[in-house]
Amino acid sequence: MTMSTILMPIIAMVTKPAINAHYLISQAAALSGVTSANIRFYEKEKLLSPQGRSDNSYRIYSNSDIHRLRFIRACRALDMSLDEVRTLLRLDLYSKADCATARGALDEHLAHVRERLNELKALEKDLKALRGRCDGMDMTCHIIEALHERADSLPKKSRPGQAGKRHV
Amino acid sequence: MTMSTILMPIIAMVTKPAINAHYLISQAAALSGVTSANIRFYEKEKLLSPQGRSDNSYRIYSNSDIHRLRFIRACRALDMSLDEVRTLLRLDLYSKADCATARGALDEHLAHVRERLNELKALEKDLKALRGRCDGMDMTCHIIEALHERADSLPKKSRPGQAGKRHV
DNA sequence: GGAAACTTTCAACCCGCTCGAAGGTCAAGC
DNA sequence: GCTTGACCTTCGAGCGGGTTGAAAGTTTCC
Repeated sequence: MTMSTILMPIIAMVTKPAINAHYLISQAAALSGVTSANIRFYEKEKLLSPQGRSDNSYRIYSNSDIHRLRFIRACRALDMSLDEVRTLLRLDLYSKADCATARGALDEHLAHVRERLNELKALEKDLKALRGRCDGMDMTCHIIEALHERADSLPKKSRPGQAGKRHV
Repeated sequence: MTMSTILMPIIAMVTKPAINAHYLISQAAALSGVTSANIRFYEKEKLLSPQGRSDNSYRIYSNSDIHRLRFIRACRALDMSLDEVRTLLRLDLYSKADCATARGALDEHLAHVRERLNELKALEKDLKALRGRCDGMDMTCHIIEALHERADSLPKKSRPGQAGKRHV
């Protein structure tokens, strides 16, 4: 089973079945939903195999490049890192080993998401409680007050390197 | 001024708040739970008013500087941005207007957190479903398969500037 | 006088883009 | 032939919130 037999139905869906179509970067951008600047960035990050260039050194994209870009976008929409995407892009649909890799990657990613989800849930509860303390009717602002109190009773240290971990 | 006279107030601080204590940056770090490098970073970001310097141009921190650092840490632990923290640091506990500002800032932040929380919940559901599709027993990997299918049926465009919004 | 343990400054790196500047290329209209 | 405008190219900087490292100065102890 070759790559082209795998990809054919997919390509067929993306565009009219124009085989060997080639697009300029802005057309690739329109077809994939990834901006031109971002496509260049992905190329630099080696998520795309180096495409051809036309005589005037313009980048040229094929239908399978478009599919690849859309694949990346689908993974990014699932909040995966570019490294995770790089891994997934290398996987063969018919390999048992690659399937295990895919399951492993997904499990790990899901664990990250759940961890962050739990943090955010705790955060929401905390913020909600803090907000509920103050209605602006008293002499002092109970929010500002609570933050100062909190500063005084902070535990020795949060785990290293994660003051607030604003990033997932 | 010897090292031992510098170290003394640390012990005093633990038990009772010494007046006019002054600390070197590593001591301030130990007392606040913010690393030395990070304290310098906050200074550059103007979250700390410029402290004094000793003869050898070492930075010197007071007890109120320590409190300020801990205040910042408390806010960061609530996932607030440095801009939000900058705002909160300026607020007067006894001002009605400042209290309104604090409530507004908290409401806005809480809204951000909830928005991200909802995104992550949807994400978790999606990932869970994707993961559940494949147990590695079939000819093809249903995860890889599904990602390719997903690439083909992706909507025209996600809202601009947020491919995956890994950041809160 | 030498090592250890501080301090200083500045610079680069992380991630995933996004934007802008400066210049090349190409088709259409005058 | 010349201009206009819409593309394309490369390169470099900026975002947030730090972390890490190099190179050099200070202080203390042995």
